[in-house]
Amino acid sequence: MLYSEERKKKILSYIDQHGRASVQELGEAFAVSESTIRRDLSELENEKMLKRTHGGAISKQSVNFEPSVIEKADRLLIEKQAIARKAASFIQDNDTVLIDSGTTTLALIQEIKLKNSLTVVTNSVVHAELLKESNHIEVIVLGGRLRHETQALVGPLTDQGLNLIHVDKAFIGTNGVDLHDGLTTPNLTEAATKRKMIEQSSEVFLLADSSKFEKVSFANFGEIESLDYCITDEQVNEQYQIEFEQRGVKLEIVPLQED
Amino acid sequence: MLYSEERKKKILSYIDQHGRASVQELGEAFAVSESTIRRDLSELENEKMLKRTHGGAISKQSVNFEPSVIEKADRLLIEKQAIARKAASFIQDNDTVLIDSGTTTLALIQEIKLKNSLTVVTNSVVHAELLKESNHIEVIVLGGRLRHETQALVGPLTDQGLNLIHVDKAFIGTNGVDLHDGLTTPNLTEAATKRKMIEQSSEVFLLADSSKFEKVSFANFGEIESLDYCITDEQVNEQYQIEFEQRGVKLEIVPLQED
DNA sequence: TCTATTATAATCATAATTAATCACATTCAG
DNA sequence: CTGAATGTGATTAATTATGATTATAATAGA
Repeated sequence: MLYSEERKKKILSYIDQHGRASVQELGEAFAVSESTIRRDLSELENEKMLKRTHGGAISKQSVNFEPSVIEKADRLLIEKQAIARKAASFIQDNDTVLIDSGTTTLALIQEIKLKNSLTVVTNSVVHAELLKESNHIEVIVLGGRLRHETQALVGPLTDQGLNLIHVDKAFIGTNGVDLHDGLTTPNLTEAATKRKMIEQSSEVFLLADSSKFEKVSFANFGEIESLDYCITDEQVNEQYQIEFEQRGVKLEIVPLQED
Repeated sequence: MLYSEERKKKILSYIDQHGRASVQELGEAFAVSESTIRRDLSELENEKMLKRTHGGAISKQSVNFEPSVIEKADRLLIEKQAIARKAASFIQDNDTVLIDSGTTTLALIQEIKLKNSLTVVTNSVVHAELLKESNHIEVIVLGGRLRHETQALVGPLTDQGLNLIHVDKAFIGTNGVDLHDGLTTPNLTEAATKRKMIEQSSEVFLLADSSKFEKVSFANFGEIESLDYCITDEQVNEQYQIEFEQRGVKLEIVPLQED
């Protein structure tokens, strides 16, 4: 006798394999009543694992296929995509770009997939995972210790990897941007990695939505002046706009997403 | 008489091995009341080690609705899990282990999640991704170029990362094992990485189901003698069993999974 | 279109399983 | 030694999974 979870799993794989199945057919196959099968199917439909039809169900294969990593990311993308798209517009064919870990830069990864030939260096396993099927993109993962909190790779191994490379453009995320305290993030080791990233790039782009401004976190990883570009949204304080230009940082402002 | 923690571990391995178990069955097996088993199971479920059902529990591996990475892996796990479980039994608390990329070693990752404190070094973003929520495990990702075909990290950056470390145990996968041609894999760069891994470990374990035997692939990454252990299934040729022992390699044979 | 057929959701009954509770035994710290 | 904390088993009320039933809804064929 199967537990309901086991049965549901088997129903799902049956439907994925055959493309479809009828309630009757499933009831016989698993020796349970049609009521039970109907309940199973509606639960599986709620979990978005298949599509219910009259008399049975069909596989969702064609729609369903992306991993949940991407799904989770997608929600954030809605907010951060405008900034990411702007950032992507600076990337040219055959560029070598360094992409920091974090949710804002994750949005950038989605944009980057659309590019042609490109070398992408990253210290995030999530970012790398998302690029794994983009055969036209050369992906270099910096080694390091996996920080479970942020899923970033950090530490001496990362820094040592960075020593070996130099990129055209680095896209860095941050927790705080402040005129006096510069660029800050909560973790000291991660800060050291970001600092090193800035060193190893010809041009440095900071991706920071307006909520990050006038925030100061624990560990500093650079001054405003170390940036070449800062990409943010239109709610950024006007004072920052003036000050950034004075300090030689190009401030790129994107309109907010309505949605 | 078992301590509850011991019992919980045994319940877990029983369920992982059989795929499922009923409360009654477990109560009888461990000579405790069903109440106790229910408490154990709900604790294990809280720790996300298994999935509770009415009447019992089922292994997470057979139920996992996680990202498609894992789903794809799961099908292979059924075949390779026995080998992986055997391999995992060699790992002790506080060991530093190196885990190669590949599907056989991916099965090992699932087993490793059950361990307590451990440092895991890997050159696979998929492996790292699967461990990202295991806070009790220190995960070190070797850097390198992402090979889209195998999702392994390879190349000079990987080798250089390996130079910095030395581990207690390395678990290596392979495409071919042959008495004359040694250990082989289709890609030259990946072979170089495997070779380096073998160098940097005190003990080397090869994970290879019997289908890999008497196969020769393109690039050699070591001789039989460079191994300490080879873990395989019972269909392995008897000649190999004799020869391996003569060459100082301990051959560990696990029974084939039924089902 | 209309009707006959089939599938469904909603409801109920029931049997099994469970969570919640209490009582008892053991362990551990003070 | 005492008392608190923990682990366990027994008891019982609540919950869950299931199948059966039936009124309603959807589909297919004329």
